[in-house]
Amino acid sequence: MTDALLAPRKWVTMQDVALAAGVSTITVSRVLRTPEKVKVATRERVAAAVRDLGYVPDQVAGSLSSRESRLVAALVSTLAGSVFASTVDGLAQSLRDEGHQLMLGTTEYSSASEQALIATALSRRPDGMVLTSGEHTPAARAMLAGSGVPVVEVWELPDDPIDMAVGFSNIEAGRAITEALYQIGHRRIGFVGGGIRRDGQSSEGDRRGRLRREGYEAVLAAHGLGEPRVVPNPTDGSMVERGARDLAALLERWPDTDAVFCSSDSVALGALSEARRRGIDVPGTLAVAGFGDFEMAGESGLGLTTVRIPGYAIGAEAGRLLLARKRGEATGPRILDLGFEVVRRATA
Amino acid sequence: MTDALLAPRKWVTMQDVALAAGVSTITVSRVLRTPEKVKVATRERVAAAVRDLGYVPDQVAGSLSSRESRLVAALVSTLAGSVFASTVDGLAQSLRDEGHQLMLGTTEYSSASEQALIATALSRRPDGMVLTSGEHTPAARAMLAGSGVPVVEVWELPDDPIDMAVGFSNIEAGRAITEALYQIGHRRIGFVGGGIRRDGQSSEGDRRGRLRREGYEAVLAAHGLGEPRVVPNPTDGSMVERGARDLAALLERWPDTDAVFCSSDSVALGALSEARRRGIDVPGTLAVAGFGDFEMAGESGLGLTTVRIPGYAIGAEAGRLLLARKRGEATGPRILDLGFEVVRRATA
DNA sequence: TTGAAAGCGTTACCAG
DNA sequence: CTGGTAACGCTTTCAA
Repeated sequence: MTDALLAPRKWVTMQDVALAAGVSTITVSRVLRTPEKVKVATRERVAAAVRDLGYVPDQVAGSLSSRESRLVAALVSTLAGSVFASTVDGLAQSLRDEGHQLMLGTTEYSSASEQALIATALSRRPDGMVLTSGEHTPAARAMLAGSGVPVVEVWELPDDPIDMAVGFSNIEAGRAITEALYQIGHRRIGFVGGGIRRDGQSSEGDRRGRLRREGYEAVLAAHGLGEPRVVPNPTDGSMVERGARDLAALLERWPDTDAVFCSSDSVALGALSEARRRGIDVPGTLAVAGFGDFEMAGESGLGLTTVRIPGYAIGAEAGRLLLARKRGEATGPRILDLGFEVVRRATA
Repeated sequence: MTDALLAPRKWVTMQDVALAAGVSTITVSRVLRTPEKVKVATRERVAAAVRDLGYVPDQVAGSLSSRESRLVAALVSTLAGSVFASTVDGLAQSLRDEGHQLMLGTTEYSSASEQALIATALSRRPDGMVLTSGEHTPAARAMLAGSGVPVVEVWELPDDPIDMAVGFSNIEAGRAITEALYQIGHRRIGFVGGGIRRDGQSSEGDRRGRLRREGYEAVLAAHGLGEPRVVPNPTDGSMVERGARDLAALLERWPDTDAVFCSSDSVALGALSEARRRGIDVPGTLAVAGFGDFEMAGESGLGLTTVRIPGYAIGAEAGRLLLARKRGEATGPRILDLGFEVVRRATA
């Protein structure tokens, strides 16, 4: 076994199959791609040869020749503990259903590296591209536009989309959950998480958190609930740590706070834990709402009131849109708003 | 903009660049791949043309010609709420550092679809392949072996590895955490999660859970702690739900249980929540231990005693091994045990 | 229904 | 240091 692995076998080519089946290569190609165009007898002979030789088509050659790669590239910040994991799942699924594959790149939160990744992705001549970031360098936008590759931006509804977009309004979502807290009867509502990083950079996640915060502030203003209760947050550490630390700081400054909206469920877990440590009754004394409806938020877990985002559907729709465009189908809406849903549970 | 996107521009080719710079295509190629082999003046002229024309190399053609794809394929079950997310991050990172790209496929827990995905992955002629599943069909193993593509199996140390492996011993990990519970003084230790699905299929996650359970049972046997306290579990619902439901069932059958080892941190969250609902003091009356050290397990969150697995490192090392092999470097160990670490926190 | 020939855009190989 | 020519393995196009 060892030797076989160290000395890569030569791949079986279409030529080999053709020879074995006594036909030309193009016939083999047809059997594989459009079997109905080949006489049954021939088809079976070829199929047998394919099986016997263990032929695995070379998509690299195929792509070069046909000028379609059947590849879609997706760029995300990170996957670990990220809201994008389910979106990537959805995308992978919808692509697979149509015989396409997924190339994944991680930007690690830098839009400079996003630009570099876009370039390398384009070098594979992808049939489409999914971007989870909402901000792009001018150069990146130019490359994308110049390439003519269909692009879908997800998890946001940009004011100036590059091409297509699938997501929801972060501002509206922030507004909705804050309004829900208001309707329950809360009047001294704080906001935890989402802000500017200590290094001055604002990361993607933070940017969206900021949008949700705008929604939060809009509700406060609309109901005359006073100044926003938000602590400036150096955003190092995990989301959970930030939730715990920021809630502590917020309560120190505004001890009478009766509800907090956390920019993500992870942040909410930190806040919840901090409240428990302090012996604060939730939701009696302090209501806590999260964002994302992660697995841990459910009834059997945290029982967290939160906002559910259709992450999987966002990915699946992004894939569908891309492939529909490729097929040249009447392109539906370029901007698809999949909405969100406030989920009321025990913490608020 | 719309029109430009609907009518894809023709790509600038190396030929175009060559023409513009007054050289041959091969010289352009050299400027891009081995600049030191080209006279500075020429190099700069070419580089200028590349920039002016916005040339993006075609890796599809390059791969076909050079017979190396600079692509590594990874197959995972799912990403959402999965322990593999950080491993994929680590892999993507180490590949990117060496100019390679990642193709991702999701198997959705079926080894039949794993086989199909392996075939499509191989059709891209990847330079390497990462498998997170521990079980493969004979056909899959044959394809892999026949292709000569380097393979790394991760998150496990298979008895009969296909090629290379990076991971840790699930049995030893289960043994270690159970032993820790024993050392703390617990004698009536239960196990929650990990088993056989209702549909009779055993999924990947379940298989590894079963290995951890073997470790758990070994400790019970070694110390004469009586029969294993495990409830047969129909494994539908989320991990959190299973944790809650199975803990309830376990306590019904063995009310005097004083500690439980949960097969993952998500399961542990469910168990923790169920204990809280029942007013059971943790860890006083019942100690709870998890597995994985997810973000939520930390001090600021659940404060969960658990087992930390180096998921990111597993991915990063897998990438490194693959690329080292490709370079033909003296292949180090084919099996890399990255170990694990018991993390003691508040719940046990 | 099948095939021959001509690419697809690059890189390997060998010359100069 | 630079270039010509021939692959790479497939699909397109045009004929038969």
